[in-house]
Order: sequence, then structure tokens, then C-alpha cells
Amino acid sequence: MSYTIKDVAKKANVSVATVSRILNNLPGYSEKTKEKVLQVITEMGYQPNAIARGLINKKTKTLGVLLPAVSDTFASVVLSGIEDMAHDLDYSVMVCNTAKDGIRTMKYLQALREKQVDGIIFISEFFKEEYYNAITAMKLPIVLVSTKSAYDIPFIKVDDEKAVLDGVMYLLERGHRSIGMIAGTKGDTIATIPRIEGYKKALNKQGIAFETKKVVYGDFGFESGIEAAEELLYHNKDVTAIFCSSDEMAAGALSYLYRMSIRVPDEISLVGYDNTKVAEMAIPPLTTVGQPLYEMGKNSVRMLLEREDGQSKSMFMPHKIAERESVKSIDQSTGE
Amino acid sequence: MSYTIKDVAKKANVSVATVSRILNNLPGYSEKTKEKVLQVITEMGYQPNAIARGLINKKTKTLGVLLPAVSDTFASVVLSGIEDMAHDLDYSVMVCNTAKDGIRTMKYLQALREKQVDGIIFISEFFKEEYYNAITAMKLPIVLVSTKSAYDIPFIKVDDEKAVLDGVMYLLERGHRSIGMIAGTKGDTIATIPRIEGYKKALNKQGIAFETKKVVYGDFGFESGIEAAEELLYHNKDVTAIFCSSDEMAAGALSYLYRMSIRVPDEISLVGYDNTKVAEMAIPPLTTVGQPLYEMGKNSVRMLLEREDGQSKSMFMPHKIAERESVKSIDQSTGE
DNA sequence: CCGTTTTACGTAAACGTTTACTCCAATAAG
DNA sequence: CTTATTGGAGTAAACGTTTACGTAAAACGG
Repeated sequence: MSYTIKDVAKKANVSVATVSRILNNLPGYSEKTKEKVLQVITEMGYQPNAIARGLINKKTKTLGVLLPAVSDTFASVVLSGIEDMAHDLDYSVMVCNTAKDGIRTMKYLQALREKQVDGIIFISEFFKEEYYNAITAMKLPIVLVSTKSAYDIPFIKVDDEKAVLDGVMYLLERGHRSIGMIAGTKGDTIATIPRIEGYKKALNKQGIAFETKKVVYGDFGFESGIEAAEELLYHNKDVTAIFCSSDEMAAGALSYLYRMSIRVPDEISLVGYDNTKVAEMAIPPLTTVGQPLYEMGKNSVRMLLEREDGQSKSMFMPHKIAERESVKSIDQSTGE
Repeated sequence: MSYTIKDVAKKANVSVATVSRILNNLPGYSEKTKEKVLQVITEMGYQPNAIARGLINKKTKTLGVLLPAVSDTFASVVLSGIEDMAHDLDYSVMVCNTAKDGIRTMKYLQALREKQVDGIIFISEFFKEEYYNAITAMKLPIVLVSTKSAYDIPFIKVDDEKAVLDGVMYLLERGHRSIGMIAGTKGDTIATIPRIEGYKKALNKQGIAFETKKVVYGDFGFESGIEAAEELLYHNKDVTAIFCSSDEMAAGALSYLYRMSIRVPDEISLVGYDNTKVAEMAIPPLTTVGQPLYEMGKNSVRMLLEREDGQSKSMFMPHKIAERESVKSIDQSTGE
């Protein structure tokens, strides 16, 4: 159908080897033939077939990305970083929306293997043993973004505990003493437990006792933020601030508070997590502890590709509080 | 490195042809050998190489998707529909973030061609002649989502004019008489001009004169919504409602109104477009004319793949107003 | 001017599949 | 019992590249 390297060779009166060499600029031809061949190529509109190329040199220049939901803001920002970096390095990316479903993840892993991707990036999902086995079996480089594992697999993420500690300290420094927390999925060893730990430590630094009833769990999504806020306030009439483990949940909390006619930040302060677009768009704009999601995406492909030789090591990315308008400093003496 | 079909054949004492036939369940072997081979396959953990397969039968079972920005809500919902449908049909998808940049689009088009994708889906971007030439040159099926072109290329979108007409009628029916519009990118023949046309027609139906100063342009993004709202209100103190050409711009408008202490919907009503998550999360939740984005994504791959034989035809998807809390009925006599 | 190196190519095998042919044995038909 | 048919396989070419190897001519060294 399309022209092949043979057609080019024939038309240019050279061998396919020569054409190939020119295409890959390897040595072994005169300047004259090079020009000739190049001219024929543009004349015919020849495009090399990456499949054939991939078959022989066992590189497809494509990466696989597994993520829980393309359509959530968090993952899609990471994805866009990955995409941009991949594009710069002449790689393509295949996205696999695992939809929080392990079976599908395994199916994808197999598809990616069959399609001979050069590496896999795994975003923000719990990394099961099953995945580990599958991936090591296929001997593919992999990096984890915004998650980590029990295995020796490089990851790239922020230090959740430290990030939350800073976020809660931010509240504490502004006079808040009764701070609730809307945490992520209960039991999540990556994004929930360390964050609660950070929350505890911050409280502890100020000599404030930790109370179990002040942390409620969600699932990082908007709706769960609504419910969590309701539950939290039901059991804790006195909180003056809530730390939320995702911007979406913070938006949910905001929504609930609005419905209850509780003003933010006048009556209750809110801080989110991630610094996604929803934090910017919220009313009032959310103060949030930001993760450099786009950069994390970029770095993940860099790590993946550099890994070739020396197993590259994991890295922690810096977090940074994005100050906006959802937090009020309160007078410590009055408590409100 | 990995096992090949030859290894399987050898170990099972059959020829590669037989193994291949079994793998593709074509006829030509006894039940006994089938079992034997299958057993060997699982024993060895053999996985076929899709690259080799693709080379010979000229199908890669992968699709290319071009979109302006993965990280915007709109495109990512479409993408997730594409992804799900593709997964069901055992296709993989390569995403290409064109970042509103034509050069990059051309580069992607070339990469997709070299990688021999089976089809291309083009989301929501203006379809340049340059693209048309490139794509027809590679003789690949293509479908346009949420955009259309001057060429004979199947598209799938809602009827923008009609959708806006309905949205504006919704406002009209609730007594609004002075309605502003925050439109998309000026001059956009797909998503701006027809929508303004719909706005005009709705006004016309009620015998209200169209005024140029009541439509201002944005770029579909949040920030542009802020600016557009400001400009609109500066020139039109009397509007009681604003129709926005995207939810994000509506969120921007909301944000501006909040800052100005103008209550929504009490003082000004707002309706958005798209029905993305941001409409749900807004405060107050946005009434918006919804596009079935996820379904559009799903259908696009169906269309693309069915196209093989009879050129499938374009389709319009139904829009639907999602009623939430950003619109107030006003008393016609007072004009509020 | 002869031997050696270098340059500029060409030939063909290889990558891992699929599939058109071929072939033999067993079965069915007459 | 012969002949046609069928079922169960194997052989090898093909897909479009890359690349190891070979080779003739040109360039070079002495």
C-alpha cells in the first residue's frame, strides 16, 4: 500500500542497506547518494514503518501509562506532564484507564507487554503484588508516580507526611486549635495513613491532643467530601478549620458548608491538597498544599528512560502551600 | 529474551504453524494437540509479540487520539469514553496532546502514521487543511469529535446552535429578558459562531433585539470567564442572566460575581455548557446544557472501527439541560 | 608501483508472526 | 477395493526494517 524502503532503494538505484543507513545517519555512503536518496524519499513521501523497525531492534518508542481515571484532574495533570516529556524524547504514550479495577489492570499489563512498550508508568494506584509479578516477569522498566510499593521499584512522589504536617502547621500558626481532617480512603497505606500521621505530628508539636473523632474518611472525590464534611461537623461542632486530603474533597466540603450557610473562611477555614485547577476555581479559591504534578509527570519519564543503565533511584518532590482565600487567621483568645 | 512461538513449537513438538493456528483459533489441529500446546504455553508464560503480528497483518489494534489538552475536563471525559470503548474492543489508545499547536499536531500525525495506528480520533480542535492532506495521504480512518470540518470526514457532536437555543430559551422561559453571552474564541466557526446564532435565534423567537455589546468572547477557560464577565457587566448593567459557552467560563464568571458580591442566582442567573464536573462542583451548582461527552467518546471509536466497510456517517448527539441551582425565575413585570 | 587501509556500497539473514501451499494418512463413497 | 475427500499437520515465504559481513574500487603509505 504505502511505499517501503525497497521502493525507495529501487527508485534511487541503491540498496536498501544504503537507504537505511542514510535514514539512521550511520556512516557508509557518499554525500552525493545521500542527496539523491533524500530527494527520492521526499518525492515519494516515504515514511518508515515503525512496526518493522520495532520488530528488529526491540524498541517501540512507546510508553504505557496506567492510571485510575483519566478524567480526574489529578491524574490528568500528571499525564499531561508525561505526555509532554515523552513527546520531547520522541516517545508515544499509551494510556490505560484502570478504573480502580484490578482485573482490568492485569489485562492492560498484558496488552502493554504484547505491544512491547519500552516502559511503564504507574500513577497513584496501590501497587499489588500481582502487578509486581507480572511486571518483573516482563522485565520492563517501571516507575511509580504518587505512590510507592513494598518492592524495589523507583517512585516519585511528595513526602505526604511532611506535606500534611506543613499544611496543618499552616493552620495552627494562624491560631486554629480545633482542626478536623477529611482523609482519603480508610486504610490506604500510601495516601491516607502517612497523611494522618502528619496531621498528628503537627498537632503534637503544638501540644494538642489527637482525637479520633476529628478525622473522617472519604475517597478523594467530590461527593465524599460533602458527606465527610457533614459527618465531621456533626461530631465536632467546634472545629474552626478542616484539612482535606484532596482538592476535590475540599470542594465537596465547601459545597456542604455553603448549603449549611457556614461561611468559608469566616466561620470555618479549609485547606485542600494537590493544588489542581479545582482549587483555583473554587469559591473562595482554596488554599492548598500543592504537589508539582506536571513536573512529576515529566520526571517520571525521564527516570524511566534513564533507568536503562544504572537503576535510577526514587525521588521525593517538594510540596508547596498555595495560599489563596480559604483560610482565616483567628484570634487565639476567643477561639473563633 | 522472551519466549517466541518457535520455542513453544519446539517444546510441544509441533510446528509454529500449528501453534499459530491454535492461538488464533483457526481450524487444523486435533483437540489433543491443542491441549498440549496450550499447556506448554501457560507453562512457559509465552505471550505473543504484537509487533511481529502487526507487521504481517497490518493491524496494530491501536488508535491515536489527538486532543488540545488532556488536563482539561472536557477532553478528558471524552478521552475516558474512548478509552473504555477501545478497551472493550481490545484496542489500545495513544494520546497526543496537541497543546493548541499546529506544528505539534503534524508531528504527531507523522508519528501515528509511522506507528501504523488503525485509526485516528480528533477531538475538539479546528481541523486544518494541512491535517486533512496528511491524513488522506495515509489513508487512515478518522473521526472528529465535537468538531467538524469542511471535508467529507465523519464527525460526532451535538448541534451547537440548537443546544444554545434551548439553553437561552430556558432562561427566557424563566422570565429573563436581558441576557448576556460569554462566547468562545472569537471567529471559531465550530464552537462560537453557531452558538451565537443559537443565542440570536432564541432572542428572536421572543421578539427581543440582539445587541452586539451583550456578547463577549473568551477562550473557554476559567480565567477568560472572569475577564469576560467583568467586561460584559461593565457594558451591560442590566443583564439578569448570562449564558456561558463552557462550564469553566461559567465558573470564572461565578468567581467574578462572587468577588463583586453579586449573588448567583438571586441577582444574576448563569448557565454553563458541557455539563462537566466543574458544573457539579460549583457553588452554587451550575445549570448547564450538557453534552454527552463520555458517550461521544465511546461512539467515536465505534464509528471509527465500523467505518472499515461502508464509510459511516456523521452523527449528532442529543444535548440535555442539567438543571441545578444557578438560575432563578424572575418576575417579568419587575424585571428584577 | 605494490601492498594496505579506507570508503562506499551490496547481499542476505534476522526479528516473530501469519498463511498459502503441500503432503500424508485416515476415512468415506462408489 | 479403488478413488476421492477430509483432517491434521508441516514448510517456507512474506511483512519492512536493521545490520553483520563481504567486496570492489579508491585512497594512501612507503
